[in-house]
Amino acid sequence: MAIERKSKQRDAIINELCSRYDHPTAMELYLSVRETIPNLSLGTLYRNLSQLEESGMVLRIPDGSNDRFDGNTNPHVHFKCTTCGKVYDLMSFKNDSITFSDDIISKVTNYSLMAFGLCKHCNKIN
Amino acid sequence: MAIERKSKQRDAIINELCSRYDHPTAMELYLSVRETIPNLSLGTLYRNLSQLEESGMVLRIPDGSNDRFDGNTNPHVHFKCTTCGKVYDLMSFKNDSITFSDDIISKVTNYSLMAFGLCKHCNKIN
DNA sequence: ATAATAATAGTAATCATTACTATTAATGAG
DNA sequence: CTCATTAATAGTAATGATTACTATTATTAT
Repeated sequence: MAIERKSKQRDAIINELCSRYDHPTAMELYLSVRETIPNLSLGTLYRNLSQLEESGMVLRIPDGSNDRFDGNTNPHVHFKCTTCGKVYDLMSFKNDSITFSDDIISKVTNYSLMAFGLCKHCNKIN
Repeated sequence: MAIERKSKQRDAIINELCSRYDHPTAMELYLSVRETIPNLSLGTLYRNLSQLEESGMVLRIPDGSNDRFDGNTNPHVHFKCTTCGKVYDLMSFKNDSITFSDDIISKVTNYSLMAFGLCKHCNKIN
């Protein structure tokens, strides 16, 4: 169902998500928002994340069965360190405009580009 | 653990995966391979898929909690129709060489580029 | 105010994936 | 060719993220 009424729970969720840049998982976000709304329900969080994604206010970053969420909906690229698991924004990605063309495509609404590898921090450790 | 011995189960899995181009999920692959090895265990399938991915013989296509697998390990791009759920290969993607550069990156080992939208088949239906 | 119903909290159910364990089978040494 | 070692498997149980369900609460239009 689409968003029809406002709620303080949703406000707190979008607020928290837009004030951080670490692409939290649903559970990480849940624990944060619980600090302002202690009895926030996990179901409420998931429902709102899906609705916010559908209405284009939030970006879902596919990540196995542990999707991450991003309040920055401008198209940008992510980099995941396969050692520490952190997901970074790639601001300096070279191909700014990605265009798709294929016989099978009728319309492209979105895309997800994720690079995998080793971050400099983990490289120093190992 | 890395692959050390051969097994007919693994042979059947890689064989089936390389002979089809529809990016099956683990369950779809399981049902297919069961036709040749009726008592194949689901755990065996998952373990082998992970090992084959690790050794670079199989590509994992992130797709929520329902990852898909691809026997074609050449870097290529996927298109998922959000209506029917099918995942297609995009052979005619324009940016053949994607390069990443960022201060945080030590090494990029792989990337996943998935476009989302509506396929022509679903466009005709709706 | 109040009626309608969207949104929520709390809990139960679902489902893909992983963990565990006894058994089987691949491989190398004698 | 035996046999010892142990990787790999089958079958089952456990895990963990997500979704479904239901009674209650709260938003919004009249």
